[in-house]
Amino acid sequence: MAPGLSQPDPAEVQSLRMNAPASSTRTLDLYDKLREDLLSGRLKPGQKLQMRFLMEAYQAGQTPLREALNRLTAEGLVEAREQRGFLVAPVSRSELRELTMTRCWLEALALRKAMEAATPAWEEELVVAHHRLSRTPRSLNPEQFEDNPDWERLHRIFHRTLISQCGSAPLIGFCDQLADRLYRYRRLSIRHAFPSRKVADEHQAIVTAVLDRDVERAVELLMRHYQQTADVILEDPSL
Amino acid sequence: MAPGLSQPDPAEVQSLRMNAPASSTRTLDLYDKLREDLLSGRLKPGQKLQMRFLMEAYQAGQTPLREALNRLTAEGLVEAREQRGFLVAPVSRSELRELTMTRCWLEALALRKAMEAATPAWEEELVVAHHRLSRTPRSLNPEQFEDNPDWERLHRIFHRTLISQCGSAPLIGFCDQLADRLYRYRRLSIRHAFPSRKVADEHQAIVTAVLDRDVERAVELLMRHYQQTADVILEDPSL
DNA sequence: GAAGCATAAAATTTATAAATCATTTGCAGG
DNA sequence: CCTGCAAATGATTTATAAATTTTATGCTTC
Repeated sequence: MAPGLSQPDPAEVQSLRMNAPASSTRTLDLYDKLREDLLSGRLKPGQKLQMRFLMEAYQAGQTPLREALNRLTAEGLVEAREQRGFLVAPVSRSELRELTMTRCWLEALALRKAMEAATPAWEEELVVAHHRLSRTPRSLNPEQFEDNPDWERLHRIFHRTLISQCGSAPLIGFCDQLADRLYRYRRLSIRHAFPSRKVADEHQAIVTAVLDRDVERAVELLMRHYQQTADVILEDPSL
Repeated sequence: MAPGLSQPDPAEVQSLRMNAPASSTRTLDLYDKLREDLLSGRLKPGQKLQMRFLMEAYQAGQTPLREALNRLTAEGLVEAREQRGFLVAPVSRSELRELTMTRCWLEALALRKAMEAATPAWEEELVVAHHRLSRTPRSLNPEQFEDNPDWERLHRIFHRTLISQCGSAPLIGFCDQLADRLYRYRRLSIRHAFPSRKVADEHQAIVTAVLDRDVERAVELLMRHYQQTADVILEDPSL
């Protein structure tokens, strides 16, 4: 048995997915499952991903597995070493800093472009996205943190809506990728990071700045939002 | 035999690679070959990539082929349709515009950051990269255009060096990806685009601006460089 | 007789399994 | 500490099976 991870029982792995996959291909199904386990930290950074183990754990052949792993490699969640198989992409403080910095740069750029191209329809979309997010609890349990998948989904949609008006699909894709990789860091130190601040207020302030057409303030708030998230995680001694 | 593409002879495909592959894995070798054929336009935009045909043409099994195709899909050179296989990513004027715009944004950003973090070592690296590029002919044949792989390689290195000092590996990676996708457009209309202008002078002007620490001018020149390249291609009626 | 639709047949992609080849890794012996 | 062997693991091929899309066919209806 692989050290550092108790062999996931197929049924248990299945239970991670909130909704039935119902994806037409095995690869996509596997991709979703692996991605979820990667982001949640169930598959630990640096852990070796042996084909034999994966085939057993996820009950799949190697063709769809390799396919899914390759896609995840392109996203930076998995690392492929020549002739030495795959491993879960390791994490480091320096990478966290670099990803955060890059995300700040790109999202600042994207938000500027979006606000230059602002339309009533986009503003309404943003208001709706924020409204939904604000009405969803961050944690399923008020006492102790318990990840709320709905909140995570709405949070992601909110930030994507913010830059969706920038006019560049590639840029949005790059931002998404950075968001994914940073999401893993959030999850890894979630216990430490919660509930350290009022993210809801920060979101509200950003929306207000956008609606006020105050580009500099909106950009400043958004960057501080990401920077603070990173700072909290960087404080975590377990990283 | 598949219509629209003469069966690439293995030896001929091999000849496309400037250096012997010598890659340890079949996948990487295939990846390089496919990439070269994709960028060169030998594999035509929109063309279907049937496994049977590819296995025959590249003399490989489906495992490494699927692996290579998946990586290329992540880079936007190949498109994967659920249950309908792969096809060469189609091209369009609108995508060309979008890629160019995004590249201008990201490289402008990266160049600013690089110049903020300028060091003598970086400036020297840039001078060397430019020197090498300037001493290499654009075309192997002065009469009629004949692609010079050395020039292409050095050109790529020059532009990468320009932003290499930006401090963000992810950002450099994004720029690389955009460069690849745009390179394909250049190749597709190379006959039309050559020799429409003095790119060497443009490179020289950029280097001068960088060494003068004139950020605004350097960024302006670089963006115009990319925009003009796109404009020339957009004039091509064959696109 | 032509258009539309359901069904059947063919082609293709996707997935599994088994076997082979190549490389890395751990370990023993020098 | 280095060398070389052996076992483990990854990479690749081949063959085959299952699932899905595409194409062809024939029937009904207007």
